This record gives sequence, C-alpha cells and structure tokens, in this order.
Amino acid sequence: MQIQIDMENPEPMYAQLVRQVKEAVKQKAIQPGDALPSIRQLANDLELNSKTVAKAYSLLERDQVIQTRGYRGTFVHPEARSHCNTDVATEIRGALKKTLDAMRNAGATDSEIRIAFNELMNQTR
Amino acid sequence: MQIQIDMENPEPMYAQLVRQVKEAVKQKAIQPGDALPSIRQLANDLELNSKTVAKAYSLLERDQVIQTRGYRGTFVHPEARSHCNTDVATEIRGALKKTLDAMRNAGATDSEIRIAFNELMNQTR
DNA sequence: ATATGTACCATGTGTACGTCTGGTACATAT
DNA sequence: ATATGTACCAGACGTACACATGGTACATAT
Repeated sequence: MQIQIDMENPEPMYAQLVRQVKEAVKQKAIQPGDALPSIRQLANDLELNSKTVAKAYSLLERDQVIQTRGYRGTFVHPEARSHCNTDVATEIRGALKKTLDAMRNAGATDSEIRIAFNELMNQTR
Repeated sequence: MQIQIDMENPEPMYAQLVRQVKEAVKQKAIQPGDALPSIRQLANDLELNSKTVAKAYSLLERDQVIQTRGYRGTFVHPEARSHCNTDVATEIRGALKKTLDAMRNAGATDSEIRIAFNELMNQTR
C-alpha cells in the first residue's frame, strides 16, 4: 500500500489521504480487517502533522471505510468495499442544489442567500 | 418622512435604508403613489454614495415596495402596503434550514456543507 | 513505561466575500 | 443642458473560514 502526499497539490492533504485510502480499498490493495498504521506512525512516515492524519481518519470512519478501536488500533471496515464509493458530502449536494435554485428563482440575491446560509450555520442550536 | 442612517450601526447602510422605507410605508408616513427622492438626491441628503442608495432602491423594487420609472423618478408601489412585510430572503430561510438540518443529520461536517455550498454558488450555471 | 484514539488549547496563512467607495458611460426624456 | 435609473470598471477594509501547524492532556489497555 503506497500513500503519496503532494504538498504542491491544491487538494488538501487530508483529502488526498482519504481519497487514496478509498482507492486502495477499491483496488484491494488493502483488505477488510487489515490493520492500518496508527495516526502518529502514519504522520511520521508521510511527514505530516498527526492532526492532519487524525482528520482524515475521522472522515474515513464516518464513511465506514475504517474502524477505530481505541488503543487496539485502526482497521479496514468489514463492509469497506461497499462504503468506499459513498461520500456523505456528495450524496447530499443534490438536495442543496435544488434548494439554492429555488431561492434564486424566487428572486433572492446571491448575497442574500449567502447571508442567510451563514446565519443558519452559525446557530449553535 | 425621516431617514436616519447610523454609520456606527453594524447593520449595513443600504439595509437601514430598506428597513426604514418599509417602516415608513407601514406607518403610512408615505402613501402608495408618492414620489421618492432620486438616488443622487437622497445620496446627497444622507451623505451616502449614490451606489449605496441605488442598491437599497433595487432591493425595494424587487420586493415591490417601490417602482422605478426611469427618468420619471421613483414612486411608492401601489401595492406597497401588502408587500412591505414580505422579505424575499426571509421567505426562503425555512427551506434552506430544512435542507441544512438534513445534511447535518446525514453526518456531513459543517466544513463539508460550507464547501459544497460555495461550490454550488460559484457555478456560473 | 508505552502506545492507542481523542479532545482541548492556540497560531499563522491564504482565500473569499460583504460593504462601501469612486469614476465613467449609456439611453431615456424633460 | 439637465436629470432620471442603470450598467460597467475598479479598489480598500474588515470579517470569516479552510487548512495546516504546534502543544498538552486524558482514559484506554498492553
């Protein structure tokens, strides 16, 4: 399993890491149940900050591509192959686009849409 | 009809102007059909840039509170009283909030939601 | 002691946007 | 000539955020 992080690439490092892990699962370079390097270990190997790797791992776990088991380490999720094609962010883009189109058709300014968006996002709720 | 613009107020000047015109219509300080000062005239009186007043007027016209008739000037819309309570931006907040809640419930990060939002907003379409 | 994932504190850099400003130009009609 | 609304060009300033970095601390279990 080869991971290459290009710091010149405009794609964020954590995103490169997420993408490459998913690709490795698809290409069966890593199998469900396989152990992954620890956050600190991988950060050291790739010469990244551990926080950057931790961010990628947390996203991979949310998408159920990996499983973290605390002190026992991190492993490829048993159902990783069926999950590595799903991206939560992409899944919902459709609904958001539909809403934004409706707002624009109603005559709302892009500026107003952005303001409304920011206000809703900043609510602690 | 009194218009007061407070430059120290965090509320944008154009927004103050829009709000105060709508309030004047509600309180019947100005009647449907009444002529409003021209953009340049009002900008001069309030010591604002004409672009700022023009922005407020364009929003007021979109909300059908005023009517601009080119060289003939600007007038209070005949149906202003029924329109001065409607705010396009507010009208649609509900749908947007619903969509955002759905995204969060699906596990999307606030960061991911913002990125998806910006990408959709920046599409020329 | 060592290692795991996780949580919190913080800083710096770059980008994007809102707001307001300024100038110029146009077609309209008086 | 004068005045109307409108459109385009541009810049400055402040704010908000994504990204990446740094450190410290915790409970967990070996």
